[in-house]
Amino acid sequence: MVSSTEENYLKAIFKISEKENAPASTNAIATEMKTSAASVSDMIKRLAEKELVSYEKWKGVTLKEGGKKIATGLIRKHRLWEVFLVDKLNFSWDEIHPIAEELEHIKSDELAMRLDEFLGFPKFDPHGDPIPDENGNFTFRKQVLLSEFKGQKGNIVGVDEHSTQFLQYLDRLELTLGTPIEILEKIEYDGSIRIRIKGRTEQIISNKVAQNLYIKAS
Amino acid sequence: MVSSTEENYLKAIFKISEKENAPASTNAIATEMKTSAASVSDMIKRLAEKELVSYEKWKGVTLKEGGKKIATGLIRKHRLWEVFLVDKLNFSWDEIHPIAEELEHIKSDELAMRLDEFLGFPKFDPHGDPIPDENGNFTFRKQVLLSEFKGQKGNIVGVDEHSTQFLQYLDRLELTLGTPIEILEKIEYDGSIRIRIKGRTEQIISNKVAQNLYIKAS
DNA sequence: ATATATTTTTAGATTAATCTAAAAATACTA
DNA sequence: TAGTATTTTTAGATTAATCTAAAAATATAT
Ligand SMILES: [Mn+2]
Ligand SMILES: [Mn+2]
Ligand SMILES: [Mn+2]
Ligand SMILES: [Mn+2]
Repeated sequence: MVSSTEENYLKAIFKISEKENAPASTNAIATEMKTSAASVSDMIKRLAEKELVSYEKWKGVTLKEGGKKIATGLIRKHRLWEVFLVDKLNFSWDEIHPIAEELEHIKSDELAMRLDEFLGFPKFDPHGDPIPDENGNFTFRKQVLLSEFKGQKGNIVGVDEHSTQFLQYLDRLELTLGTPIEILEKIEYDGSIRIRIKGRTEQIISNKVAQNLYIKAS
Repeated sequence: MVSSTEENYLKAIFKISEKENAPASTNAIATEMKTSAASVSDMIKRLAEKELVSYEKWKGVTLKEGGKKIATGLIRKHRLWEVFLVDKLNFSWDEIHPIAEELEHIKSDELAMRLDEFLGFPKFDPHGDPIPDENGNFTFRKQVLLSEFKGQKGNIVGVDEHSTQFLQYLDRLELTLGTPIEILEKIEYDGSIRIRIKGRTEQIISNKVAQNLYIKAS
């Protein structure tokens, strides 16, 4: 039996070691889980007992097969539920995360499968994040941050930050998923970028925004 | 903050005091929750502290306003999710209960509202149980157990037992919700009943089955 | 009404998950 | 390389939810 808390730790470890490409440190996990390093140390031991992670004192944590399965399963369910909330219940992309955070822990595998089918086997969630298949394999896509984009034209395909504030600001700028944009000018002074949105509106985008928007060349 | 465990106790208390039309006894709650009377005694005190129930030692428990709100909210969410699972994900009525048992604890009120709308504001769940509105009001319906039915013709509108075994047996007999039946003979010997199903098949139904099937005269 | 049975509560432990404070190990820096 | 800073672990407590065993209250039955 794996508790919801344990599941959340496994997901955090997955997220950190994907990003760092290295074992997850106690402190990184503590930050991600918004808890104390002491609690993390405790929990890691429990997960190691259950053979879900590899762990040597002072050397960080890596997911084992079983732990990875659980982590990617959670991500899969989280993202499928997010698609459900947006596509079927008309929630907006800035409201869904906390609800999906709860829904991802519903146990039934059958449920995930049928939900996937009901939604038409989506490959990406409402934030543009890939939805892993039942084996934990993610679809990759050629995408770069707007701040690093070298081309002329592209479409918004994802966001790197998921905060309500950021997503609502994007809504206001009409920079939602799929939106076609054209680079007009990269401003040296502060790294902001002048773009044309949907072939119409011209807009200056701050560097901070550009660093959180994924573009795919078109 | 009310935990899922506390929510389940409140639901159990609601169920028992509805059926008995009296305060719920410690033992009845323990049976319903599949736990010890000692644990129930503990929990009741905690719920009383939180003003969710009225409780005097040795005298049983009654829900207060707040506790009732939570209990009916849970029942509402449970039954809405059951409708979702059957109508949208094509689960059968004998598989959905344990999944709904988890889904009912997802917090968002907005979610329940939008789910209700998405499902077309259903008034009954896949077992024929009424779905309360946001204020906890149930729709009542003239229905009797088949074993007590005096009329000639009627339709199956609900079940009193929800076990997988019973529901699958009903599927086999084609006695699903909405099915029209006609009483042909009440057998004195063992209380079983000979009926015609959908104007076609003739079948003998045991007294035990008849005691768990709700009929509405047609 | 008194003895017996049943129900309910209390006492005392246990387990998961958390915390703060302090100790131990490792990393960084002059 | 020594000294300081940072990270990680351990120690010791706390809280929710559970358990078994035993005590206390209530109900039932002769
Ligand atoms: Mn999310
Ligand atoms: Mn997402
Ligand atoms: Mn149910
Ligand atoms: Mn039901």
